[in-house]
This record gives sequence, structure tokens and C-alpha cells, in this order.
Amino acid sequence: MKNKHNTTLKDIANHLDLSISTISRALHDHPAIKQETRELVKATAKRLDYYPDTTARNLQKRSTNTIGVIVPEIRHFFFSSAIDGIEDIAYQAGYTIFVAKSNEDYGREVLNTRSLVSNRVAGLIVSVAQTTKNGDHLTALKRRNIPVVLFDRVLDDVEACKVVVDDYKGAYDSTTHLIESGYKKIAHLAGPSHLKISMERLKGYRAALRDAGYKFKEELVVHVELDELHGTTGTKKLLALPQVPDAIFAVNDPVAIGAHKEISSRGMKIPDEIAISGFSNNPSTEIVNPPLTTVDQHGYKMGQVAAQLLIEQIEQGAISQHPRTEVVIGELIIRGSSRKS
Amino acid sequence: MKNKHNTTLKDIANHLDLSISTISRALHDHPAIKQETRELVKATAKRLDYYPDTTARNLQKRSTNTIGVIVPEIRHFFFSSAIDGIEDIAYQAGYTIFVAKSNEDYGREVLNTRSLVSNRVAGLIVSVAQTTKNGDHLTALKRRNIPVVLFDRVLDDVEACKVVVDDYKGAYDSTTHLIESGYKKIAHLAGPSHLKISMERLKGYRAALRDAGYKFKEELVVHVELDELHGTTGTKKLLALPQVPDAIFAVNDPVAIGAHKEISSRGMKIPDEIAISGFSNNPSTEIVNPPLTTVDQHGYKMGQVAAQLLIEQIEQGAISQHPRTEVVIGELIIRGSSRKS
DNA sequence: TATAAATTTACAAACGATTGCACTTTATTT
DNA sequence: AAATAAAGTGCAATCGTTTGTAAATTTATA
Repeated sequence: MKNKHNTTLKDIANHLDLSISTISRALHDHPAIKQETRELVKATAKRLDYYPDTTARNLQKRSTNTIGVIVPEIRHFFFSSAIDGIEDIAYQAGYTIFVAKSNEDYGREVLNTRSLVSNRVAGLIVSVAQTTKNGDHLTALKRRNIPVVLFDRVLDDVEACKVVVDDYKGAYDSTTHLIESGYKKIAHLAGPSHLKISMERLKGYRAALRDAGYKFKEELVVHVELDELHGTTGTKKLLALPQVPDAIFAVNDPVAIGAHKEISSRGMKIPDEIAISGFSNNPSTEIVNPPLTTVDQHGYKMGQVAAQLLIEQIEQGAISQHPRTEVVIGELIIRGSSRKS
Repeated sequence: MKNKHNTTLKDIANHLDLSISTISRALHDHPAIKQETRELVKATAKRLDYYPDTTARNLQKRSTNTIGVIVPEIRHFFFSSAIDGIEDIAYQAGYTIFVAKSNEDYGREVLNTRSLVSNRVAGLIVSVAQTTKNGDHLTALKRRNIPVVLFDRVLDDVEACKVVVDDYKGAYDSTTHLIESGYKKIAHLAGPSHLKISMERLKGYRAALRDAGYKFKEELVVHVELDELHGTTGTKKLLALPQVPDAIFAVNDPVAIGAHKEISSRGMKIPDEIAISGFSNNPSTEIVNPPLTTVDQHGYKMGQVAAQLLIEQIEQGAISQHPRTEVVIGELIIRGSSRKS
């Protein structure tokens, strides 16, 4: 009853009184094997419920059809969208994906990398943890000829293909939109200074102000962590200012939603008394009332592009000498939170 | 410069003029190898940047430390939460996860299963596609001694461990809550009849009505697909009824949000004119105004439980003879959409 | 010092698949 | 009918590890 072991080429060979190599070739439609034999072999393989052993094949080929993905978090909409995009492209190209999460922890990210390398992944797609300052664990992969593609959370000093959203432009567009909508005192709930995306968005904000002839005011920028809770606390600070702002550009959607809640709870009218805009186009932004103006970060698309970039390198068996950086243009999505009615 | 090949045990052996087996044993702290040698070997391994080849080890052990996960969708909050939970438990136990998505397509689900079996996963965690009626591809794994755990979208005729939310109870509680809040004409936006979760929730709804002495009315039940769009169209039908309902229990959150939007857009007051409740506790439910009463489905927790159930079976090397079904009790979360102020 | 016991290390055979090369058959040509 | 070409198969090595068993070395014992 218990059929302890998986059917192997050898089993088929024994059944048919043929050699293992003939079986292998027959299953691969090798021209040296005559049609009749091929069919016989295939039929028998099916009958014996043969599933090729990928682990054995991998060993012999010294390569796998496996892509490793490391993200800080899986449930966040942006990351799960990206994984979704990666999976689609990988699936089409015949790759399977390992998904690991760093939990925003550098140590775990390094461990994940080790484990995936040991599993001999053909390539790695990574969005680094907030606590990751050092990219040596990724740079080291070049020696092993394992291509790496970074997305969204990238590291400047790692030479690898990258997929990023144009944070600067997204922030610039968003801020400009607020300016053009007639808002005068535009505040910015910025992210932590050590994160590149925060700084880029801050730069975009400043540039937009400058280009419109607005004066940049230090007190209108409050740095917060990237979650909703800090969005509300940051907003409280802004609302306590002697000169209360009439618009807030938030570094991301959770922060914007925190602001939204705080403002709504005080009975202030959005967007009439104060406008809000976010960044990412999380599903929640459509749901709030009024819905939130934001910049679509195209997580799914970014995942797809990252996977393509990686698979290209895998298939040509070489890591890009001059790594490309694909910039996905974030699309400004104007909704009720910034559109005076 | 190009260090084409990965360091192997052989390389270390050559370096130290020891045999491969000694190296292998030294790295595993085998007692037969003397301390001094062990340390020397480990130091050299590190120096040569040795990463054990998991593919080779897997082949030789005829097993892997890999778990396959198949879900219909990755980006959906519930599924990405579940994957997150699975990853955490798997990581702690030293397993790596393959993530594949069926895209709600039976064929792709079968292909994913094949591929994961070929990759010799130690076990499989699956939430089946909507189009999956037949579980043969999963049942067949028993012969290969590959344990399977189904979660959320389970198949009755597959004998395997399962993790489900108590749909019946969740629906019952939710409906009862609406009754107790004083609503009289409680409608139900139900899911497709071929889905088990739909039917269970419908049953819970009916039972709650019955137990409260309410009469069940066929016309108050509208079957819809599980997304927001169908939530609004379903709601339109309900609102066109001669006797407009004063409460809607929706089969899941997207549908509830569709209803929420439709009702709000007509200027009707929630919850005063009409109450709404959903199912899943998606992030969006907290964001709408008023926030949505719902049943928390604990996706993260379900993932954890599923992974535990699977790893148990893997480690004891045997598939549960009498498969357990873990029922996660959905927690009714009462929010503004059903709480008359 | 010889011998037994204990310690340390090496040999070699797996695991399942792939593939270059050699060897049979059978078919073709002269 | 013999020689040659073509077609179909099989042999055996290989991938990097693990591990049972044998061998070699050291240490302890008599």
C-alpha cells in the first residue's frame, strides 16, 4: 500500500527493460530515440505517476529554476502586489519563487540571503529592510554569479539592477497639484531621514515649492515613522502650529490616512479647510471619505519589471555589467481630499 | 577573477589535505572528528566562502526543508496575511516557502502542484481556486507521503488537515448583532452558491433569523460575486425592493464596502437608515466612514496554524491518519456601521 | 614492548538525473 | 555480398552531499 518512494527513471527503465538514458532522452523528445519508444516511455511514465525529481536535475545542471524574493513584510499591500507581479512573470518563464521576509531586520535579511544562496537560487529580488545600511551580503553575490535586482527600497552602494518609483517626481507632482489647487501653506509629513525614499520625496516637495515661488519653511516639515499612528501624531504637531497649514503632503498612504483621521476627528473639513495627499495608492485611499489623492506606485508593475530584469540576466548567464535602473513613474491620482468642490 | 564555481566540500578537502567525509563531519560537529580539526575546517570553510549546496543535500536525503504554498491571489489582504503567518512559522522551524498562485484557475493550480511536487516540497499548504471542484491533485499527494493542509477555501472531499474560520458562527453572530441592535429587515448579500464559505455564511444568517423568531424572506438574499463592484450592484437590487431592508449582512468585506459606497452615494445614513456588516476585517473596513462592522478572520493566525499543522506532520514523517480541522473563531468587531448612535 | 582499545580519518556507495561516447542493429549503397 | 552510413540504445561518469564500514593512527594496558 505505502508506496514509499517516488518513481524514478530507473523504475521506468526496469519496467520496460530499457536503459535509464533512453528513458531520460525519450521523455525529452531527444531525436535519437524512435517515436515508438518515446510514446511507450511516456505512457509508462504517466502510468507509474512519474514526476521528475527537480532536486536531482538541479544538482546535475548546477543551476535551478528558482528565484528568491526577500521583502521586509508580506502583508503590506505594496509588497504583496510586487510579489504578485514577480510570481506572474516568473510563472510564465518557468520559474518558481521562494519568498522570505526580513521583518525589517537586517540580521534576518542576511540569514535569508544565505539560505537562498544555499538553495542555489538562480537570482534574487530584494527590497531591503529599514535597518539595512550595508549591502555587502548582496554585493557578495556577484562573485557567485547570482544576479540581484533591488526594488523600491534600494541601496545606492550596491551595484545591481534596480526598479524604483520616481519619488522625486511623484512628490513634485503631488505638491505642485496642491499649489495649483490654491493651497498656500503646504506642510509635509516626511519619513525617517535615513531612508532614501523619504529624502527624495522631501526634495521633490521642496523643489515644487521653489518652482512655484513659495518659501520653504522648516517648521512645516515633520518627520515621522511610516505608519498611520505616526501620521496622526505628526498631524497633531502640524495643527498646533501658530500658522496652521491648509494642505498636507504625506510621505505615504498610512501616514496620510493617519492625518485624515486626525483631521476628520476634529471636525475639520477636507479638502476645504485642509487638503491631504499621500503616496502609494493603497486600497484604503479609495475608501476614506473623501478619498485620498495619492501617487500610484504600481507595486504589481514594479514586481513584473524586477522579475523581467532578473530573468534576462539569468537567461543570458551573466550579470549586467552596467546595471540598469528602471524608474517607474508614479501616477498622480487626484481624488476628493485635495479637490476643492 | 571570475570564480565560476561555488566552493564545495572537495575544495576544502583539497586545501587541507583531508578527505571529503572528514570535512562534512567536521562541519556537522560529528563526535568522531577532533576539536582541532573541526575548528580548522570551519575556519577554512568560512575563508573559502563555503555555502553548503542544499540541492545536493536534498538529493542525498531524499527530502527538503521546503514548504509549498498555493493561493488564489497574493495581493488580497487575507491571503498575504496568511502567507505572512506561514512564513513566520516556517522560518522559525527552518523551512523555506515556495509561493505559487493559481489566479483562481483550476488548471494553474494543478500545474503548480505538479511543479512543487517535482521540487520535492516537504508539504503543501493550499487555499483552492474558485474554479476548483475536484481535489484529486491534492488527494494524490498522500501516496507520495506529502502532507497537505488546506485553509479557508477547503474542499470537503479531500482528506487532509484544514484550517477554517467558523463561517457559520461568524455569520450567526453578525446577524444576531444586527437583530439585537434593533434592525428588522435584514438582507444578505450572499456569495456564489458553489462556494462552501458562502453557503455556511448563508446558513448562519438563516439560523440567526430563525432563533430570533424572524421570518426568512427569499427576496432579501441576493447572490453576488465576491468583489466590491458586485457589492454595489447587489445593493442596488436590494434598495429597489418594495420593502427596503434596514440592514445588510454582506458575505465579505469588499461586497460590504460596495454596499457602503452605494448607500452613501444615495445620501442614506449609515447606520441610522441602514446598517451594514461585512466579513474578514480587511484594513479598508476601518477606514470607511462610518467604519464597518465585520468578522475578523485572522488571516495571519490561520497561516500560522496551517504551518504548524503541516510541520507537525512533516516532522513526524507521517500524514495524520485522522486529519484535524482547526476552526478559528472569527471575532465579531462591532463598529459604526451597525451601531445606532 | 606487544597488544588491545579507543580515537581519528578515508574509501566508496549511494541519491536521481543528464550526456558524451561507444556500441549494436538495421538500412543503404556499390 | 560486402562495406558504409544511419539510427537506436546502453555504459559510465558526473553533480555535491551524506554515511556505513574499513583502515590507520594514537593511546592505554598488560
